[in-house]
This record gives sequence, structure tokens and C-alpha cells, in this order.
Amino acid sequence: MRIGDLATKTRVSVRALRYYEEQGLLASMRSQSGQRLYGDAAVNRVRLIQQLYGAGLSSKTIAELLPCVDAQVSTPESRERLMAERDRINTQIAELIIARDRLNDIIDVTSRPNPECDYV
Amino acid sequence: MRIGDLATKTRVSVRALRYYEEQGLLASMRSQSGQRLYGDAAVNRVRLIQQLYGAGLSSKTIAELLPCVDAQVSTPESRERLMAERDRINTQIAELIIARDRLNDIIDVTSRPNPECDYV
DNA sequence: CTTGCCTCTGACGTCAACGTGAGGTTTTAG
DNA sequence: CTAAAACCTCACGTTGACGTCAGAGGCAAG
Repeated sequence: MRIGDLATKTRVSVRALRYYEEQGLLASMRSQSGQRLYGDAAVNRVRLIQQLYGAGLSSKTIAELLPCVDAQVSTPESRERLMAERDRINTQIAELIIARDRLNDIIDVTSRPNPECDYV
Repeated sequence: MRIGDLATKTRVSVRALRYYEEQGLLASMRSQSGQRLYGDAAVNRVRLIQQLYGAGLSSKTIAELLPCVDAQVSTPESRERLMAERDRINTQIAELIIARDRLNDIIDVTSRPNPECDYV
């Protein structure tokens, strides 16, 4: 499968896929002419990368953690790292919930016809 | 209260506070000499701004929504906007939960001594 | 064989939320 | 009164995850 196909299947731009390779997140085979070739597993790999990006991890962090996924093994340091990221995500979730509730309050307050005006 | 005091109280940098003003998020009075002066309400205003930034809203979006908060009134358009942002946050929370669970899986899998090795 | 789409490698552009000086005024502590 | 600390306004620098354009080569169809 060539890069365009992978881009279509994952809905990720060709540029982004090349960038992932540049960052050491996504390997590719090459044809004689130098074109990138991917196996089916690449689709899930890209999905995982996207999820981790979505969770706020940087390329560098992902690059450090993906080998653990591949090898099914983590060193104590990488385990620390993984758990730290998980905690960070939990914190972020909590913050988002607060922000969402705040937004809901704003929606409520600004949506009801202003009662004070009736009495002034 | 001057900008340095507000920065201390909110744990936000002086530069950031000036930036908020530049973006129309935070008003200030001025002394004759031109220094910014803030009332006590500014502290909560900055906290709200930080929360909204934390929830992923851009300066532009926040600038559009803060007048609703101040006026306690929302137009149908801004209400749409608020609800759209709330939905976006909910989506993001869901994605974060998925990513966190994925990370937990990775931690689990990579943490237990590889069982296959015992039988090969 | 050539047309048209895909791919390649650079390499510069973008955008947001500030950071970081420069150069100068103002306020405050001693 | 003076020196340090805080403030002012430009205005350029930073970072990450790509977008975009240039110039050139590769590949299936007619």
C-alpha cells in the first residue's frame, strides 16, 4: 500500500504521514524507486498515533513510548512515563469537566430572559 | 491593583495579561502615567479566561463569548456557539477517556513479565 | 509515447499564546 | 535623592504539527 492509500484509509494527510516517519513514529518499506510502502498494520499504527496526539502527547514522547508497545515491554522509566501521562490526561479530563460545567452555567444564565429587568 | 499584583494572584505572567488585553479579553483602567490598574473582579475574570483556554477555546472565540457573560445575555448565535463548544469539549473528554484507557492497556501489557517467553 | 495522477526531497510558511529583550518612564524603599 | 524594582510600548523569537510550493522523477491507461 502506498502513502496515498494509507492517507485515505486513515484520513490523515500525506504530509502528516511523512512527518510521522520523520519523527520516528511510523516506519515504511521502500520500492526500488524510493516510494514508501506500508503493510496493513500501518493503519492501526496511525490510529494509535492519532489517539496519542489527541491526548496531548508530543512527537518526542510518543517516539519514546511506541517501542514499548511494539516490544510489549516497558522499562521502569518508560512505565513511569506512561503513568505520568495517564495522570496528566486524568487531570486534563477533570479540568475539561469543570470548564464544561462552567460553560453550561453560562448558557443557563444567559439563556433565561433577564428577570431583574422586570422589576427595575 | 497593578499588573504585577494581578499576575501574582492569578499565577499568570504579566506578558499574558497584556496579551489578554490585546485580544480584548481583559479590560484595565489606566493611571495618569499610563500604568494598568485592575479591580478585584479581574482575578476571577482571569481565572475564567484560563479555564476557557484550558478547555481549548481560542482567543477569538473567548472574545466573542465573554460579552455574553458580562451582559448575562446571549443572542441565538452566541448560544449556538456556546453549545457547540460544550459539545466539542464533551467529544474531547470522550477521546481523552479512550486514550487514557489505551494507555492503561499499554501499561498493563508491558508491565507483566512476558508470559510467552516462558514457553518458547 | 504522452498525458495525468502519484510520489519524492527539500525548504519556507503558518498559527497561537505567549517569551524575551531593548530602550525608556514611574514608583517605591532607604 | 537615588537606586532598585516595576511598569510602559514596540517588536522579534519560539514551538509543534503540519500546509504548501518547487522542481523532478515514477506509473498505469489509452
